[in-house]
Amino acid sequence: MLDNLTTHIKKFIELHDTDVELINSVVSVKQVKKKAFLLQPDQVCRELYYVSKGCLRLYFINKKLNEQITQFAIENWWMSEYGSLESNKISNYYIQAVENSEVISISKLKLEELFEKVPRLERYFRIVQQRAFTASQKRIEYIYSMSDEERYRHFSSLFPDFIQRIPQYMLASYLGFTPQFMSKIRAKKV
Amino acid sequence: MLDNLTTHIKKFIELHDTDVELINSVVSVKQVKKKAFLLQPDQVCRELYYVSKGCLRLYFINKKLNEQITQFAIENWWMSEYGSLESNKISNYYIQAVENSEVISISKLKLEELFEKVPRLERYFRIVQQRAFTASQKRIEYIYSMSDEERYRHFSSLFPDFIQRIPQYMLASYLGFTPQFMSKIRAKKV
DNA sequence: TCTATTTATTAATCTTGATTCATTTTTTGG
DNA sequence: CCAAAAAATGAATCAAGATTAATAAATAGA
Repeated sequence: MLDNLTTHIKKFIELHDTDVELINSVVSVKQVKKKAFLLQPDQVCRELYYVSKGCLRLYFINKKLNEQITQFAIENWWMSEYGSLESNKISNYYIQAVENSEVISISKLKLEELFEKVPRLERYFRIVQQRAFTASQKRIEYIYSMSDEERYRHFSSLFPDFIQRIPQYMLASYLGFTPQFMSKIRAKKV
Repeated sequence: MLDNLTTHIKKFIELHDTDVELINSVVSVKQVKKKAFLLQPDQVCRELYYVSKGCLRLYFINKKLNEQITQFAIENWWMSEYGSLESNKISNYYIQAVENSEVISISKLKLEELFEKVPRLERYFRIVQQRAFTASQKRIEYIYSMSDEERYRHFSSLFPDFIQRIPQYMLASYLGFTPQFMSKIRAKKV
């Protein structure tokens, strides 16, 4: 649903009907099946994705050949691999649907054109980027101030609903430890 | 020097002389002595800081009563404690000068007013925020894909000049390990 | 220039969470 | 509804980096 995006934008800036039309004319809606990929290694990331329904994950394969998840995106969050998007260099990340999802995508190029036509959108994305940065910094704070076990309990208490939506091993990966260690702390809790 | 800031902004967007004057009328230049604070716990962070000369650090005191540095800012970087800035809640961070520094500061409120008068600035800050987010994500990638020792060697090879500017124990803190461990790996290298 | 304070080093011991490998439980697709 | 795959658990051993404590070196300020 295209509405989801413009409704979200309207929480931050005013949009005229003509703006809404302009936006809707350059984005596209994708139904993404669980486990389907929006980005794979050796591709250049050229799009940004807004999740209108479902859940995406961003991950890469580390030296030990394990998946390392660096981000999730659920409803009303943007996801992209900015390292590649900004540099036009090949990415070593995957973007994959964790659930059957509905995603609104826009190419970097179209977005640049859109900024020319609807300059107020710069403001929306400034705010979105600032929030993303703040969240990312908060995450670094947690990494450096809590043990893995504390971080697991903290995350669980902050997002009890979210942890029901994803397999445990994905949460373990996101939090930076092994599924075995996760089982150990969960067993302790009882 | 006010010039440093507007010169930097002009790398991303066009500024008319009137824009430059408007900007310069709402920012202020501060000479900050080494070890002086721009923010301390129990204050609300209400300003953003652009480093025109010198170096700032952002840190908090963790549960073990050690300083945990989460960011440095050198020439041409912005620093603020966005968690507090966005929410107007009390911060538990310090922003402190690591060297005698020159900082251009602008209050959040003045910046909001400035956005009304010079809307193209939204674009500048959107780009700055996006880069900051990208760097922050890259850092999370490194945290989760390298050992502490690897991260130290990687950081040293990327920023050989920077590590000369700061005490070792600050780099150890930023990288998330103890000064003792740092000494150990440095001793190994010989 | 001397003394304080700050910063860096070394070594022994300890802890958290990784690794390995086997087993069990749950989920999925045909 | 069943087989195969995916996900979760459990236990034994191991390793990276923390902790503690003492000392040494470098820096700054008076």
